[in-house]
Amino acid sequence: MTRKRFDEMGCSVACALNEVGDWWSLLVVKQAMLGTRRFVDFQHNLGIAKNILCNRLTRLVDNGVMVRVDVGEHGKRYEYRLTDKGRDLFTVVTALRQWSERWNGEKDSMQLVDRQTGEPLAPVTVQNQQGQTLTVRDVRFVDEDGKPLEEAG
Amino acid sequence: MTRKRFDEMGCSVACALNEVGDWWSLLVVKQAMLGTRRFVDFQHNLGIAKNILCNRLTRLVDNGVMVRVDVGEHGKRYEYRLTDKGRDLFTVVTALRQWSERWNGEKDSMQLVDRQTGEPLAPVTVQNQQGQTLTVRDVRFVDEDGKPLEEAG
DNA sequence: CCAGAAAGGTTGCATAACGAAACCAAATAA
DNA sequence: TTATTTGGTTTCGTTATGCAACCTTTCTGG
Repeated sequence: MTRKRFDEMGCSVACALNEVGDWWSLLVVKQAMLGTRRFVDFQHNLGIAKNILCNRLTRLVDNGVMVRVDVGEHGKRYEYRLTDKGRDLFTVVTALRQWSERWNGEKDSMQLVDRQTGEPLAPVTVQNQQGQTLTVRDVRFVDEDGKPLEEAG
Repeated sequence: MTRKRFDEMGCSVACALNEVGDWWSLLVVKQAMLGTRRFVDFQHNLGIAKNILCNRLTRLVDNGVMVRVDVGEHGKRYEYRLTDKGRDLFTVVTALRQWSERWNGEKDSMQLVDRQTGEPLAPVTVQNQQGQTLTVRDVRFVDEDGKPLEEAG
């Protein structure tokens, strides 16, 4: 009767959520993107309990999203850093942030800007090969043979 | 000692996760994007317990992500459909799906294609105003006055 | 070098969330 | 009319989360 995990559902989204869909996980990743690396800093910046933070960091490390780097002179001082896989979640986190801002208004005093130009980012969108923006209604779900997937039944 | 929610953290990402970050929530949204509308269909397609599904649907409706539409002749037959706000999560779900496929391989027999051309979608990316792709290292986090945010301390 | 603080946990306990199955009323199908 | 489907709610056992206390190793100040 353990909580059902999403790894054996044959679905990429489920698989992703299995790795970063726990309560707090994506916030830890977001915080790491802001530059936080130390255990105590995550703790204070997020207001998360130590045991939960410990669990989430371990889990993220196990899933290859972060790495624990030994920075103490004689060990026992660590930094948690994003891996390439973890940094690649930037799209997801940014999409979530923008979605929230669009529908719930600015909840964040912080803004994201292009380091080069200082301009705000463009909205993250789903696009086709030609760069045209697509909504969920502009796509089809097909199986491996290209046959349309009829669902909902 | 109730579970800490993310609505009062002054962070857009946290606010978003507060609405769709519960276990199962985003999978329900994804399933809705595949065309599922009925309670029983969500239940069977996802393999979720009825009480949890009930809770998540209610929560999604409360948060304006879905609506419950009465489709029975005399009431008591419902459909759950995505609102505009819900459909706007397409970017998030697609980014998650692609992230999983990039780092964990194809876990999905299903593919997403442009309805017009039949071609697979382009990778979702964060871009600046000029359409150039940005990584997390190409952005800066600034406060309302444009001053850089020094974090992690 | 020594005392004390800080980092990075672990443990125990109370409460909330989750999962499975049973149960139930209204609406529909046979 | 009876059976079945839909869309739940209830109950109960297990797991997850939150908080505080504690613990060991490493740094810091003197």
